[in-house]
Amino acid sequence: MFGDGELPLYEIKANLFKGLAHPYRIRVLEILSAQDEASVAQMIEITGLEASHLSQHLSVLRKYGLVVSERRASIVFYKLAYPQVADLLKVARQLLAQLVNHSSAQRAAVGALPQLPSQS
Amino acid sequence: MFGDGELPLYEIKANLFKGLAHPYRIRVLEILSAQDEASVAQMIEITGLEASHLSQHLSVLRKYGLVVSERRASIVFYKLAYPQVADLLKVARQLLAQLVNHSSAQRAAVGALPQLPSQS
DNA sequence: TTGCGATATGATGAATTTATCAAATCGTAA
DNA sequence: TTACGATTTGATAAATTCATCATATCGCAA
Repeated sequence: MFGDGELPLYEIKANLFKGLAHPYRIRVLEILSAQDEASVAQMIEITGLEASHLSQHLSVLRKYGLVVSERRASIVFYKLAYPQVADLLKVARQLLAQLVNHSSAQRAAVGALPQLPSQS
Repeated sequence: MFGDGELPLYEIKANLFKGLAHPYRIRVLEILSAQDEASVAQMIEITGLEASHLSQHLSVLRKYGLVVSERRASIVFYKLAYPQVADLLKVARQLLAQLVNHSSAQRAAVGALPQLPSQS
């Protein structure tokens, strides 16, 4: 999948995360986590992306080994290449919850601070 | 942490993965997963990076909320911002194992194919 | 073969990231 | 205050990614 397989493991791992480092690609992977497979048309409808835009993102996901595709007649179906991709998304959700929670707590704390004197 | 908190959640999630999308940054986070905290000097020694190079990467990790830093005198210590970061790395390792395993199996299968006639 | 729906690929400019070096800043001892 | 070790920040060029549009390709029915 990466030609002669000479790519360092850290590079391959970084590539996995690169695949995940775009909002639409996360959405695609989440759709594929929620159902066994999805056609490109389905994903276009769900994400609202234009066909060629989605296809470019799907190409990245294929390139980094996160999804696999299968053409049946004129319809192409995608699925997660490994179930661990869904696990990754799951943990990311938990991390995001922590982060957003913490961020909200920080903003509340700032809001409770005394007002600074104006500079004008 | 993201100013007025107006960034869409998918953007924030993508940012998390962006933080992870570089080999040296993965290494740093793995070091911080393996021990409670590490000083910059320690990480310089382990990674072999130059100080300013490492600092730029640490800045990205801080920016995306993956690590927190604390200065004690002239030494700065870093730790994971949340334990879920370590979980993420753990699942990524499992995914990588699958991927590498599959990749090896694919290469073995190709190796077993009959040799194509030469084109010269 | 032609035409068409579905999808992928190519191309390109803008935006962002990466790599690297120079300079600034921080904390502290003298 | 000066000097120094430790670390961060600024700057910049090269590389890569992102966004978008045009074009090509695939599979199949007629």
